[in-house]
Amino acid sequence: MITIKEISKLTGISVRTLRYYEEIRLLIPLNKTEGGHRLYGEEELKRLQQILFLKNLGFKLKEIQRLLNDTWDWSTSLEHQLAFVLEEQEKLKQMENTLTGLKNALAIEGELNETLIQKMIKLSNRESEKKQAFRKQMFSNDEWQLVKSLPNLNRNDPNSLEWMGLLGQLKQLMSNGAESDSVQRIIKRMIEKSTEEYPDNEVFLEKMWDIRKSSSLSDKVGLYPLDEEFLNYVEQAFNIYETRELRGTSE
Amino acid sequence: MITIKEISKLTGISVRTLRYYEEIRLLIPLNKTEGGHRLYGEEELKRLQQILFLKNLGFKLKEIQRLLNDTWDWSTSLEHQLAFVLEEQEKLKQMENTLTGLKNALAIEGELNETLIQKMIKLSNRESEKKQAFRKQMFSNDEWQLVKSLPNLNRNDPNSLEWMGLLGQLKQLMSNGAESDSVQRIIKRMIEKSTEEYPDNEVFLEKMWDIRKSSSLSDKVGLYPLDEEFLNYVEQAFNIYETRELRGTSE
DNA sequence: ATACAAAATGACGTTACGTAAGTTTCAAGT
DNA sequence: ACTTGAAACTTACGTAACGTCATTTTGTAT
Repeated sequence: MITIKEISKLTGISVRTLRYYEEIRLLIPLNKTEGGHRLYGEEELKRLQQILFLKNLGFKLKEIQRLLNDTWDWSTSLEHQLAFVLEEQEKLKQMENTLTGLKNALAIEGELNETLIQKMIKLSNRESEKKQAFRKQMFSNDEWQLVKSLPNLNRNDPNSLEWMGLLGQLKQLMSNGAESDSVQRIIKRMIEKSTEEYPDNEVFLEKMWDIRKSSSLSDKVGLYPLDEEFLNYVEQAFNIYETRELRGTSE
Repeated sequence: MITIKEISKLTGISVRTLRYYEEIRLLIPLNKTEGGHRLYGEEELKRLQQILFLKNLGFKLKEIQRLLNDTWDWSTSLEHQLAFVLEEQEKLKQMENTLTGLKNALAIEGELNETLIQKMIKLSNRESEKKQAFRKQMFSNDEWQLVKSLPNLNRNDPNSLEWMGLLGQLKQLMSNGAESDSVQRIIKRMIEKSTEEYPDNEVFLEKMWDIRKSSSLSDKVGLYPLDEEFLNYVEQAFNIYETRELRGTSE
Protein backbone atom coordinates (compact mmCIF):
# COMPACT_ATOMS: atom_id res chain seq x y z
CA MET A 1 0.00 0.00 0.00
CA ILE A 2 1.59 3.21 -1.15
CA THR A 3 0.47 6.76 -0.52
CA ILE A 4 -0.25 9.16 -3.30
CA LYS A 5 2.86 11.19 -2.59
CA GLU A 6 5.09 8.19 -2.93
CA ILE A 7 3.51 7.17 -6.19
CA SER A 8 4.08 10.71 -7.31
CA LYS A 9 7.73 10.55 -6.34
CA LEU A 10 8.23 7.18 -7.96
CA THR A 11 6.77 8.16 -11.27
CA GLY A 12 7.35 11.88 -11.39
CA ILE A 13 3.69 12.45 -12.03
CA SER A 14 1.92 15.14 -10.02
CA VAL A 15 -0.51 14.44 -7.23
CA ARG A 16 -3.13 16.48 -9.00
CA THR A 17 -2.77 14.32 -12.05
CA LEU A 18 -3.23 11.17 -10.04
CA ARG A 19 -6.42 12.52 -8.57
CA TYR A 20 -7.52 13.50 -12.05
CA TYR A 21 -6.83 9.99 -13.30
CA GLU A 22 -9.11 8.67 -10.65
CA GLU A 23 -11.73 11.21 -11.55
CA ILE A 24 -11.84 9.98 -15.12
CA ARG A 25 -11.52 6.43 -13.80
CA LEU A 26 -8.31 5.77 -15.63
CA LEU A 27 -6.38 4.74 -12.51
CA ILE A 28 -8.34 3.87 -9.40
CA PRO A 29 -6.60 3.44 -6.05
CA LEU A 30 -6.70 -0.03 -4.57
CA ASN A 31 -8.59 1.38 -1.59
CA LYS A 32 -8.82 4.33 0.72
CA THR A 33 -8.36 5.01 4.41
CA GLU A 34 -11.30 5.85 6.62
CA GLY A 35 -10.62 9.48 6.06
CA GLY A 36 -10.54 9.10 2.31
CA HIS A 37 -6.78 9.11 1.65
CA ARG A 38 -5.88 7.19 -1.49
CA LEU A 39 -3.82 4.02 -1.26
CA TYR A 40 -2.24 2.36 -4.25
CA GLY A 41 -0.80 -1.13 -4.74
CA GLU A 42 1.84 -2.69 -6.98
CA GLU A 43 -0.72 -3.37 -9.67
CA GLU A 44 -1.68 0.26 -9.84
CA LEU A 45 1.92 1.35 -10.09
CA LYS A 46 2.43 -0.93 -13.04
CA ARG A 47 -0.70 0.30 -14.70
CA LEU A 48 0.40 3.87 -14.19
CA GLN A 49 3.67 3.12 -15.92
CA GLN A 50 1.79 1.67 -18.82
CA ILE A 51 -0.37 4.75 -18.95
CA LEU A 52 2.64 7.03 -19.03
CA PHE A 53 4.29 4.92 -21.66
CA LEU A 54 1.30 5.18 -23.94
CA LYS A 55 0.89 8.85 -23.17
CA ASN A 56 4.42 9.39 -24.36
CA LEU A 57 3.43 7.81 -27.62
CA GLY A 58 0.84 10.50 -28.05
CA PHE A 59 -2.27 8.52 -27.20
CA LYS A 60 -5.09 10.42 -25.60
CA LEU A 61 -6.20 9.37 -22.16
CA LYS A 62 -9.48 8.02 -23.46
CA GLU A 63 -7.68 5.85 -25.96
CA ILE A 64 -5.40 4.62 -23.23
CA GLN A 65 -8.46 3.65 -21.27
CA ARG A 66 -9.64 1.42 -24.04
CA LEU A 67 -6.22 0.04 -24.78
CA LEU A 68 -5.62 -0.99 -21.18
CA ASN A 69 -9.06 -2.18 -20.19
CA ASP A 70 -10.43 -5.06 -22.15
CA THR A 71 -8.76 -6.60 -25.10
CA TRP A 72 -8.70 -3.88 -27.61
CA ASP A 73 -7.43 -3.77 -31.11
CA TRP A 74 -3.84 -2.81 -30.61
CA SER A 75 -2.97 -3.31 -34.21
CA THR A 76 -5.22 -0.67 -35.69
CA SER A 77 -4.53 1.68 -32.81
CA LEU A 78 -0.83 1.47 -33.40
CA GLU A 79 -1.35 1.93 -37.10
CA HIS A 80 -3.50 4.93 -36.45
CA GLN A 81 -1.11 6.51 -34.06
CA LEU A 82 1.84 5.90 -36.32
CA ALA A 83 0.03 7.53 -39.21
CA PHE A 84 -0.77 10.47 -37.01
CA VAL A 85 2.81 10.81 -35.90
CA LEU A 86 4.08 10.73 -39.44
CA GLU A 87 1.58 13.36 -40.47
CA GLU A 88 2.63 15.61 -37.63
CA GLN A 89 6.23 15.22 -38.68
CA GLU A 90 5.34 16.35 -42.17
CA LYS A 91 3.67 19.43 -40.82
CA LEU A 92 6.60 20.22 -38.60
CA LYS A 93 9.04 19.83 -41.44
CA GLN A 94 6.95 22.21 -43.45
CA MET A 95 6.92 24.64 -40.57
CA GLU A 96 10.63 24.31 -40.16
CA ASN A 97 11.18 25.12 -43.81
CA THR A 98 9.06 28.21 -43.71
CA LEU A 99 10.61 29.33 -40.46
CA THR A 100 14.14 29.02 -41.76
CA GLY A 101 12.97 30.74 -44.91
CA LEU A 102 11.76 33.64 -42.83
CA LYS A 103 14.92 33.62 -40.79
CA ASN A 104 17.00 33.80 -43.91
CA ALA A 105 14.85 36.51 -45.36
CA LEU A 106 15.30 38.44 -42.17
CA ALA A 107 19.03 37.91 -42.34
CA ILE A 108 19.27 39.15 -45.88
CA GLU A 109 16.84 42.02 -45.73
CA GLY A 110 17.58 43.10 -42.22
CA GLU A 111 13.89 43.44 -41.45
CA LEU A 112 10.57 41.89 -42.24
CA ASN A 113 8.47 44.51 -43.91
CA GLU A 114 4.90 43.90 -44.84
CA THR A 115 5.31 43.14 -48.49
CA LEU A 116 7.92 40.57 -47.69
CA ILE A 117 5.56 38.81 -45.36
CA GLN A 118 2.86 38.96 -47.97
CA LYS A 119 5.18 37.32 -50.43
CA MET A 120 6.00 34.58 -48.03
CA ILE A 121 2.33 34.10 -47.34
CA LYS A 122 1.51 33.64 -50.97
CA LEU A 123 4.50 31.43 -51.32
CA SER A 124 3.51 29.11 -48.56
CA ASN A 125 -0.18 29.20 -49.32
CA ARG A 126 -0.11 27.06 -52.37
CA GLU A 127 3.32 25.70 -51.96
CA SER A 128 2.90 21.99 -52.36
CA GLU A 129 0.04 22.39 -54.77
CA LYS A 130 1.69 24.62 -57.32
CA LYS A 131 5.15 23.26 -56.94
CA GLN A 132 4.19 20.04 -58.54
CA ALA A 133 2.04 21.51 -61.28
CA PHE A 134 4.82 23.89 -62.16
CA ARG A 135 7.39 21.21 -62.17
CA LYS A 136 5.64 19.23 -64.86
CA GLN A 137 4.91 22.26 -66.90
CA MET A 138 8.23 24.01 -67.06
CA PHE A 139 11.11 21.67 -66.61
CA SER A 140 12.19 18.38 -67.97
CA ASN A 141 13.11 15.87 -65.35
CA ASP A 142 16.86 16.27 -65.35
CA GLU A 143 16.46 19.98 -65.35
CA TRP A 144 14.31 19.58 -62.33
CA GLN A 145 17.15 17.76 -60.65
CA LEU A 146 19.26 20.81 -61.26
CA VAL A 147 16.63 23.08 -59.83
CA LYS A 148 16.65 21.01 -56.75
CA SER A 149 20.35 21.59 -56.32
CA LEU A 150 20.04 25.27 -57.07
CA PRO A 151 20.08 27.80 -54.32
CA ASN A 152 16.67 27.16 -53.01
CA LEU A 153 16.91 29.49 -50.10
CA ASN A 154 14.60 27.56 -47.90
CA ARG A 155 17.03 24.75 -47.63
CA ASN A 156 19.52 24.37 -44.90
CA ASP A 157 22.72 23.04 -46.38
CA PRO A 158 26.03 24.89 -46.48
CA ASN A 159 25.76 25.48 -50.15
CA SER A 160 22.50 27.32 -49.82
CA LEU A 161 23.94 29.15 -46.88
CA GLU A 162 26.75 30.48 -48.98
CA TRP A 163 24.45 31.46 -51.80
CA MET A 164 22.31 33.30 -49.35
CA GLY A 165 25.27 34.90 -47.74
CA LEU A 166 26.55 36.10 -51.08
CA LEU A 167 23.19 37.42 -52.19
CA GLY A 168 22.65 39.13 -48.88
CA GLN A 169 26.00 40.82 -49.03
CA LEU A 170 25.33 41.96 -52.55
CA LYS A 171 22.13 43.52 -51.36
CA GLN A 172 23.89 45.27 -48.54
CA LEU A 173 26.48 46.59 -50.94
CA MET A 174 24.00 47.99 -53.44
CA SER A 175 24.90 51.52 -52.47
CA ASN A 176 28.52 50.87 -53.34
CA GLY A 177 27.61 50.45 -56.97
CA ALA A 178 27.96 47.44 -59.19
CA GLU A 179 31.56 48.12 -60.11
CA SER A 180 33.02 48.32 -56.62
CA ASP A 181 35.72 45.87 -55.67
CA SER A 182 33.86 44.11 -52.92
CA VAL A 183 30.87 43.59 -55.16
CA GLN A 184 33.02 42.30 -57.96
CA ARG A 185 34.75 39.85 -55.68
CA ILE A 186 31.41 38.46 -54.68
CA ILE A 187 30.34 38.17 -58.30
CA LYS A 188 33.53 36.33 -59.01
CA ARG A 189 32.79 33.87 -56.30
CA MET A 190 29.28 33.34 -57.57
CA ILE A 191 30.48 32.63 -61.06
CA GLU A 192 33.08 30.32 -59.67
CA LYS A 193 30.42 28.50 -57.73
CA SER A 194 28.00 28.25 -60.58
CA THR A 195 30.52 26.93 -63.06
CA GLU A 196 31.61 24.49 -60.44
CA GLU A 197 28.13 23.28 -59.75
CA TYR A 198 26.84 23.36 -63.31
CA PRO A 199 29.92 22.79 -65.39
CA ASP A 200 28.72 22.17 -68.89
CA ASN A 201 25.33 23.70 -68.85
CA GLU A 202 25.18 27.45 -68.92
CA VAL A 203 21.92 27.39 -70.72
CA PHE A 204 20.38 26.33 -67.55
CA LEU A 205 21.90 29.16 -65.58
CA GLU A 206 20.35 31.61 -67.95
CA LYS A 207 17.04 29.92 -67.54
CA MET A 208 17.55 30.22 -63.88
CA TRP A 209 18.01 33.94 -63.99
CA ASP A 210 15.02 34.25 -66.23
CA ILE A 211 12.97 32.49 -63.66
CA ARG A 212 14.18 34.62 -60.84
CA LYS A 213 13.46 37.73 -62.80
CA SER A 214 9.81 36.99 -62.99
CA SER A 215 9.35 36.89 -59.30
CA SER A 216 5.85 35.53 -59.61
CA LEU A 217 7.34 32.47 -61.24
CA SER A 218 10.07 32.12 -58.70
CA ASP A 219 7.41 32.13 -56.04
CA LYS A 220 6.02 29.00 -57.50
CA VAL A 221 9.29 27.16 -57.39
CA GLY A 222 9.86 28.06 -53.79
CA LEU A 223 12.80 30.30 -54.42
CA TYR A 224 13.27 33.31 -52.31
CA PRO A 225 11.57 36.30 -53.85
CA LEU A 226 14.01 38.93 -55.04
CA ASP A 227 12.85 42.23 -56.29
CA GLU A 228 13.35 43.74 -59.70
CA GLU A 229 15.74 46.46 -58.77
CA PHE A 230 18.06 44.11 -57.04
CA LEU A 231 18.07 41.64 -59.91
CA ASN A 232 18.90 44.36 -62.39
CA TYR A 233 21.73 45.52 -60.21
CA VAL A 234 23.07 41.99 -60.01
CA GLU A 235 22.87 41.61 -63.74
CA GLN A 236 24.72 44.86 -64.19
CA ALA A 237 27.42 43.68 -61.84
CA PHE A 238 27.73 40.46 -63.78
CA ASN A 239 28.05 42.35 -67.02
CA ILE A 240 30.76 44.54 -65.61
CA TYR A 241 32.60 41.50 -64.45
CA GLU A 242 32.40 39.84 -67.84
CA THR A 243 33.55 42.86 -69.79
CA ARG A 244 36.50 43.25 -67.44
CA GLU A 245 37.31 39.60 -67.92
CA LEU A 246 37.29 40.05 -71.68
CA ARG A 247 39.54 43.05 -71.50
CA GLY A 248 41.80 41.19 -69.15
CA THR A 249 42.21 38.18 -71.42
CA SER A 250 42.49 40.13 -74.68
CA GLU A 251 45.22 42.39 -73.45
CA MET B 1 -16.72 46.58 -46.83
CA ILE B 2 -17.10 42.82 -46.65
CA THR B 3 -19.48 40.81 -44.52
CA ILE B 4 -18.29 38.20 -42.12
CA LYS B 5 -19.56 35.39 -44.27
CA GLU B 6 -17.59 36.56 -47.26
CA ILE B 7 -14.42 36.88 -45.25
CA SER B 8 -15.08 33.39 -44.06
CA LYS B 9 -15.47 32.11 -47.60
CA LEU B 10 -12.41 33.94 -48.81
CA THR B 11 -10.12 32.63 -46.13
CA GLY B 12 -11.77 29.37 -45.20
CA ILE B 13 -11.87 30.43 -41.59
CA SER B 14 -15.10 29.93 -39.65
CA VAL B 15 -17.46 32.69 -38.65
CA ARG B 16 -17.16 31.67 -35.05
CA THR B 17 -13.43 32.03 -35.25
CA LEU B 18 -13.72 35.53 -36.67
CA ARG B 19 -15.98 36.53 -33.82
CA TYR B 20 -13.52 34.98 -31.42
CA TYR B 21 -10.69 36.94 -32.94
CA GLU B 22 -12.63 40.10 -32.30
CA GLU B 23 -13.35 39.00 -28.77
CA ILE B 24 -9.65 38.67 -28.01
CA ARG B 25 -9.07 41.82 -30.05
CA LEU B 26 -6.80 40.11 -32.52
CA LEU B 27 -8.80 41.17 -35.57
CA ILE B 28 -11.30 43.96 -35.15
CA PRO B 29 -13.83 44.74 -37.89
CA LEU B 30 -13.47 48.10 -39.60
CA ASN B 31 -16.95 49.00 -38.35
CA LYS B 32 -20.42 47.66 -37.74
CA THR B 33 -23.92 48.27 -39.07
CA GLU B 34 -26.59 49.84 -36.89
CA GLY B 35 -27.75 46.38 -36.00
CA GLY B 36 -24.30 45.27 -34.98
CA HIS B 37 -23.29 43.22 -38.02
CA ARG B 38 -19.56 43.13 -38.55
CA LEU B 39 -18.01 44.76 -41.61
CA TYR B 40 -14.40 44.19 -42.67
CA GLY B 41 -12.16 46.07 -45.09
CA GLU B 42 -9.18 45.17 -47.24
CA GLU B 43 -6.79 45.94 -44.42
CA GLU B 44 -8.49 43.46 -42.16
CA LEU B 45 -8.39 40.77 -44.82
CA LYS B 46 -4.68 41.23 -45.19
CA ARG B 47 -4.16 41.11 -41.47
CA LEU B 48 -6.20 37.95 -41.26
CA GLN B 49 -3.98 36.31 -43.84
CA GLN B 50 -0.95 37.26 -41.84
CA ILE B 51 -2.57 35.79 -38.77
CA LEU B 52 -3.28 32.52 -40.51
CA PHE B 53 0.20 32.39 -41.90
CA LEU B 54 1.74 32.74 -38.48
CA LYS B 55 -0.76 30.33 -36.99
CA ASN B 56 0.40 27.77 -39.49
CA LEU B 57 3.89 28.22 -38.18
CA GLY B 58 2.68 27.20 -34.76
CA PHE B 59 2.60 30.57 -33.08
CA LYS B 60 -0.03 31.06 -30.43
CA LEU B 61 -2.62 33.76 -30.92
CA LYS B 62 -1.17 35.88 -28.16
CA GLU B 63 2.23 35.75 -29.76
CA ILE B 64 0.70 36.68 -33.08
CA GLN B 65 -0.85 39.68 -31.38
CA ARG B 66 2.51 40.90 -30.31
CA LEU B 67 4.18 40.08 -33.59
CA LEU B 68 1.62 42.00 -35.62
CA ASN B 69 0.94 44.93 -33.36
CA ASP B 70 3.93 46.99 -32.48
CA THR B 71 7.33 46.39 -33.84
CA TRP B 72 8.34 43.24 -32.12
CA ASP B 73 11.50 41.24 -32.06
CA TRP B 74 10.96 38.91 -34.97
CA SER B 75 14.42 37.51 -34.78
CA THR B 76 14.17 35.96 -31.35
CA SER B 77 10.59 34.90 -31.94
CA LEU B 78 11.57 33.04 -35.05
CA GLU B 79 14.51 31.52 -33.26
CA HIS B 80 12.26 30.45 -30.43
CA GLN B 81 9.66 28.95 -32.65
CA LEU B 82 12.22 27.16 -34.74
CA ALA B 83 13.76 25.67 -31.64
CA PHE B 84 10.34 24.55 -30.52
CA VAL B 85 9.60 22.96 -33.85
CA LEU B 86 12.88 21.12 -33.86
CA GLU B 87 12.24 19.84 -30.38
CA GLU B 88 8.82 18.60 -31.35
CA GLN B 89 10.32 16.81 -34.28
CA GLU B 90 12.71 15.06 -31.97
CA LYS B 91 9.87 13.88 -29.82
CA LEU B 92 7.91 12.69 -32.80
CA LYS B 93 10.86 10.77 -34.16
CA GLN B 94 11.22 9.10 -30.81
CA MET B 95 7.54 8.25 -30.80
CA GLU B 96 7.75 6.90 -34.28
CA ASN B 97 10.59 4.64 -33.31
CA THR B 98 8.78 3.19 -30.35
CA LEU B 99 5.57 2.79 -32.28
CA THR B 100 7.19 0.86 -35.08
CA GLY B 101 8.96 -1.17 -32.43
CA LEU B 102 5.65 -2.07 -30.91
CA LYS B 103 4.18 -2.80 -34.30
CA ASN B 104 6.96 -5.19 -35.07
CA ALA B 105 6.68 -6.84 -31.71
CA LEU B 106 3.01 -7.29 -32.29
CA ALA B 107 3.65 -8.73 -35.71
CA ILE B 108 6.15 -11.21 -34.37
CA GLU B 109 4.41 -12.24 -31.19
CA GLY B 110 0.89 -12.04 -32.47
CA GLU B 111 -0.21 -10.20 -29.38
CA LEU B 112 1.02 -7.66 -26.90
CA ASN B 113 1.09 -9.40 -23.59
CA GLU B 114 1.91 -7.58 -20.45
CA THR B 115 5.52 -8.57 -20.09
CA LEU B 116 6.25 -7.41 -23.58
CA ILE B 117 4.84 -4.01 -22.85
CA GLN B 118 6.80 -3.89 -19.63
CA LYS B 119 9.94 -4.59 -21.59
CA MET B 120 9.21 -1.78 -23.97
CA ILE B 121 8.52 0.49 -21.06
CA LYS B 122 11.86 -0.23 -19.48
CA LEU B 123 13.54 0.17 -22.79
CA SER B 124 12.09 3.57 -23.46
CA ASN B 125 12.67 4.64 -19.90
CA ARG B 126 16.36 4.08 -20.31
CA GLU B 127 16.41 6.14 -23.44
CA SER B 128 14.92 9.14 -21.73
CA GLU B 129 17.34 8.64 -18.86
CA LYS B 130 20.21 8.80 -21.27
CA LYS B 131 18.85 11.96 -22.76
CA GLN B 132 18.55 13.65 -19.40
CA ALA B 133 22.04 12.73 -18.36
CA PHE B 134 23.20 14.07 -21.66
CA ARG B 135 21.52 17.37 -21.11
CA LYS B 136 22.84 17.82 -17.63
CA GLN B 137 26.29 17.15 -18.89
CA MET B 138 25.99 19.56 -21.77
CA PHE B 139 24.63 22.68 -20.22
CA SER B 140 26.50 24.77 -17.75
CA ASN B 141 25.43 28.32 -17.32
CA ASP B 142 28.68 30.21 -17.27
CA GLU B 143 29.91 28.43 -20.33
CA TRP B 144 26.80 29.49 -22.08
CA GLN B 145 27.32 33.10 -21.07
CA LEU B 146 30.89 33.03 -22.16
CA VAL B 147 30.18 31.87 -25.64
CA LYS B 148 27.30 34.22 -26.01
CA SER B 149 29.52 37.19 -25.37
CA LEU B 150 31.97 36.15 -28.01
CA PRO B 151 31.48 37.13 -31.62
CA ASN B 152 29.80 33.98 -32.75
CA LEU B 153 28.43 33.00 -36.06
CA ASN B 154 24.92 32.69 -34.88
CA ARG B 155 24.40 36.26 -35.78
CA ASN B 156 21.87 36.80 -38.44
CA ASP B 157 23.68 38.73 -41.11
CA PRO B 158 24.60 37.59 -44.60
CA ASN B 159 28.23 37.69 -43.71
CA SER B 160 27.90 35.06 -41.06
CA LEU B 161 25.76 33.07 -43.41
CA GLU B 162 28.52 32.98 -45.93
CA TRP B 163 31.09 32.00 -43.35
CA MET B 164 28.95 29.17 -42.19
CA GLY B 165 28.25 28.16 -45.75
CA LEU B 166 31.92 28.06 -46.58
CA LEU B 167 32.80 26.05 -43.53
CA GLY B 168 29.97 23.66 -44.14
CA GLN B 169 31.07 23.09 -47.69
CA LEU B 170 34.61 22.48 -46.61
CA LYS B 171 33.34 19.80 -44.32
CA GLN B 172 31.35 18.21 -47.07
CA LEU B 173 34.38 18.19 -49.31
CA MET B 174 36.70 16.55 -46.82
CA SER B 175 36.81 13.37 -48.84
CA ASN B 176 38.13 15.29 -51.81
CA GLY B 177 41.33 16.05 -50.00
CA ALA B 178 42.80 19.37 -48.97
CA GLU B 179 44.48 20.03 -52.28
CA SER B 180 41.45 19.62 -54.54
CA ASP B 181 40.39 22.58 -56.63
CA SER B 182 37.01 23.10 -55.08
CA VAL B 183 38.50 23.10 -51.62
CA GLN B 184 41.22 25.50 -52.60
CA ARG B 185 38.72 27.87 -54.16
CA ILE B 186 36.83 27.96 -50.92
CA ILE B 187 39.99 28.62 -48.98
CA LYS B 188 40.78 31.43 -51.33
CA ARG B 189 37.40 32.96 -50.75
CA MET B 190 37.84 32.70 -47.02
CA ILE B 191 41.16 34.44 -47.09
CA GLU B 192 39.74 37.06 -49.37
CA LYS B 193 36.90 37.65 -46.96
CA SER B 194 39.02 37.82 -43.88
CA THR B 195 41.45 40.30 -45.35
CA GLU B 196 38.54 42.32 -46.60
CA GLU B 197 36.71 42.39 -43.33
CA TYR B 198 39.65 42.72 -40.98
CA PRO B 199 42.36 44.34 -43.03
CA ASP B 200 44.95 44.90 -40.37
CA ASN B 201 44.37 42.16 -37.86
CA GLU B 202 43.24 38.65 -37.79
CA VAL B 203 41.82 38.89 -34.33
CA PHE B 204 38.44 37.78 -35.46
CA LEU B 205 39.65 34.75 -37.28
CA GLU B 206 41.81 33.68 -34.42
CA LYS B 207 39.02 34.14 -31.96
CA MET B 208 36.77 32.15 -34.15
CA TRP B 209 39.21 29.33 -34.37
CA ASP B 210 39.71 29.41 -30.65
CA ILE B 211 36.04 28.94 -30.10
CA ARG B 212 35.70 26.30 -32.68
CA LYS B 213 38.71 24.38 -31.55
CA SER B 214 37.06 23.56 -28.32
CA SER B 215 34.55 21.55 -30.20
CA SER B 216 32.76 20.54 -27.06
CA LEU B 217 31.95 24.16 -26.51
CA SER B 218 30.78 24.79 -30.01
CA ASP B 219 28.48 21.80 -29.74
CA LYS B 220 26.84 23.30 -26.76
CA VAL B 221 26.06 26.54 -28.43
CA GLY B 222 24.74 25.00 -31.55
CA LEU B 223 27.50 26.36 -33.69
CA TYR B 224 28.64 24.20 -36.47
CA PRO B 225 30.30 21.36 -34.69
CA LEU B 226 33.85 21.13 -35.85
CA ASP B 227 35.95 18.25 -34.74
CA GLU B 228 39.66 17.88 -34.53
CA GLU B 229 40.06 16.03 -37.75
CA PHE B 230 38.25 18.69 -39.63
CA LEU B 231 40.28 21.48 -38.09
CA ASN B 232 43.49 19.78 -39.04
CA TYR B 233 42.24 19.28 -42.54
CA VAL B 234 41.34 22.95 -42.81
CA GLU B 235 44.72 23.98 -41.52
CA GLN B 236 46.36 21.72 -44.04
CA ALA B 237 44.29 23.22 -46.83
CA PHE B 238 45.32 26.69 -45.75
CA ASN B 239 48.95 25.68 -45.76
CA ILE B 240 48.68 24.23 -49.23
CA TYR B 241 47.09 27.40 -50.43
CA GLU B 242 49.82 29.56 -48.98
CA THR B 243 52.68 27.52 -50.35
CA ARG B 244 51.08 27.59 -53.77
CA GLU B 245 50.71 31.33 -53.48
CA LEU B 246 54.36 31.66 -52.62
CA ARG B 247 55.43 29.56 -55.56
CA GLY B 248 53.08 31.50 -57.81
CA THR B 249 54.44 34.88 -56.85
CA SER B 250 58.08 33.85 -56.72
CA GLU B 251 58.08 32.34 -60.20
C1' DA C 1 -3.99 17.35 23.29
C1' DT C 2 -1.74 19.89 20.10
C1' DA C 3 0.78 21.06 16.26
C1' DC C 4 2.06 20.48 11.66
C1' DA C 5 2.48 18.00 7.43
C1' DA C 6 -0.04 15.77 4.03
C1' DA C 7 -4.24 14.86 1.84
C1' DA C 8 -8.83 15.93 0.34
C1' DT C 9 -12.42 18.62 -2.16
C1' DG C 10 -14.05 22.36 -5.01
C1' DA C 11 -13.71 25.54 -8.29
C1' DC C 12 -11.71 28.47 -11.63
C1' DG C 13 -8.02 29.14 -15.43
C1' DT C 14 -5.82 27.57 -19.63
C1' DT C 15 -6.23 27.26 -25.66
C1' DA C 16 -8.82 28.01 -29.68
C1' DC C 17 -12.40 27.43 -31.00
C1' DG C 18 -17.27 23.97 -31.98
C1' DT C 19 -21.87 23.71 -31.07
C1' DA C 20 -26.25 24.65 -29.70
C1' DA C 21 -30.23 27.87 -28.15
C1' DG C 22 -32.68 31.76 -28.48
C1' DT C 23 -33.01 36.57 -30.36
C1' DT C 24 -32.37 40.33 -33.75
C1' DT C 25 -31.26 42.33 -38.25
C1' DC C 26 -31.00 42.46 -43.30
C1' DA C 27 -32.58 42.20 -47.93
C1' DA C 28 -35.94 40.62 -50.97
C1' DG C 29 -40.53 39.76 -52.50
C1' DT C 30 -45.39 40.79 -52.28
C1' DA D 1 -45.66 48.57 -45.48
C1' DC D 2 -45.43 43.90 -44.34
C1' DT D 3 -43.82 39.32 -44.28
C1' DT D 4 -40.40 36.00 -44.45
C1' DG D 5 -36.31 33.34 -44.66
C1' DA D 6 -31.50 33.72 -44.41
C1' DA D 7 -27.84 35.51 -42.02
C1' DA D 8 -25.96 37.49 -38.01
C1' DC D 9 -26.03 38.42 -33.20
C1' DT D 10 -25.21 37.17 -28.06
C1' DT D 11 -24.78 33.95 -24.38
C1' DA D 12 -23.03 30.04 -22.65
C1' DC D 13 -21.48 25.40 -22.12
C1' DG D 14 -18.04 21.68 -23.81
C1' DT D 15 -13.36 20.18 -25.04
C1' DA D 16 -8.08 17.93 -22.93
C1' DA D 17 -5.30 17.44 -19.34
C1' DC D 18 -4.15 19.07 -15.99
C1' DG D 19 -2.11 23.73 -12.82
C1' DT D 20 -3.19 26.58 -9.24
C1' DC D 21 -5.33 28.50 -5.59
C1' DA D 22 -8.44 28.32 -1.27
C1' DT D 23 -10.46 25.92 2.33
C1' DT D 24 -11.26 21.92 5.11
C1' DT D 25 -9.88 17.14 7.01
C1' DT D 26 -7.01 13.57 8.25
C1' DG D 27 -2.76 11.36 9.83
C1' DT D 28 0.99 11.25 12.84
C1' DA D 29 4.53 12.66 16.08
C1' DT D 30 5.24 14.69 20.38
